[in-house]
Amino acid sequence: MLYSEKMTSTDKKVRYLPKSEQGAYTRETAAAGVEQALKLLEGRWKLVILFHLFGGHVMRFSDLERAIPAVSQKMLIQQLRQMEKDGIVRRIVHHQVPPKVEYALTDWGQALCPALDALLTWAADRPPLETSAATDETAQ
Amino acid sequence: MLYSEKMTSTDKKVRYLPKSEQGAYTRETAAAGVEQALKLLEGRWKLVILFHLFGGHVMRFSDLERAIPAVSQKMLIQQLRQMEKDGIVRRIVHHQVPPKVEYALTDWGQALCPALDALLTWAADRPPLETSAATDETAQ
DNA sequence: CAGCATCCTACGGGATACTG
DNA sequence: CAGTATCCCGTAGGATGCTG
Repeated sequence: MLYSEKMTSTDKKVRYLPKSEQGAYTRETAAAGVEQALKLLEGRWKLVILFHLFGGHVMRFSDLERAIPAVSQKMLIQQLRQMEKDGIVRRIVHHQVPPKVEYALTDWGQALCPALDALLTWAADRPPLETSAATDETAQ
Repeated sequence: MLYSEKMTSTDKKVRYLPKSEQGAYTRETAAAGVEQALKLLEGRWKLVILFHLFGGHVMRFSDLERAIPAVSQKMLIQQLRQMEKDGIVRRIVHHQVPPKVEYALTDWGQALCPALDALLTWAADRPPLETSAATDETAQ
């Protein structure tokens, strides 16, 4: 379980732990934590970029542009920079006369892979979703 | 690895599999799959609701309203209904003279817990993020 | 109690043009 | 090559009021 399940109707915040004291979350802190994590991934192109960088691939700006034709320069740079300041992506500048900038994942960014895999697996396990039958307890 | 890593510069879509044929993803389908999954979780209140329902808790509308004071009725109902049609939440209507509607997670919804846990763990492992030093390969 | 309807605003993100 | 700068628009989501 993610958070302490020991709660009765006297449901105050049982043991709020400041942060990074992993092992104990309340509903609120757990939700907030996941929200924080998701915010880092929100953005139309973040995931696409991420999946192009997974596996230690190092790509320069123009490589990414070519790999993701639908993205605009503005968006590409914007999302890359955000992920950089979030510590997910590493930006490597080579000072040359035709500029050369490469992007790669940080170790932490690379560590996202299994987490995303869990989501992917969850999504794949989706049942056919029945066409609005039952779920009506009238007969009880 | 999430997707087949066997790609050379001849990087066409190596084996695009229609769906739910888990075990083989390209960068594109993997990214799209995760995007799909994340779309189900996007929404200012989805996670908060989710974490209140985790653990098999069954709550009626007014319970959720009280548990999440900051949410408006409109938003609460909207996100609940979306999660319902997405197959994450189960809506249980009791036909009574003061109406009574309860919400609970589906099995699939409950199965989200470990995936979100993975994200939470990842987020908790975030390194201090150094104040913009290095990462400049000028000296090479 | 458990909603639906309407109005309104902030902002993510697309298109386009320019630059060190 | 690797960006920055403007303009513009769709939509998520807040506030408020009404109803079976």
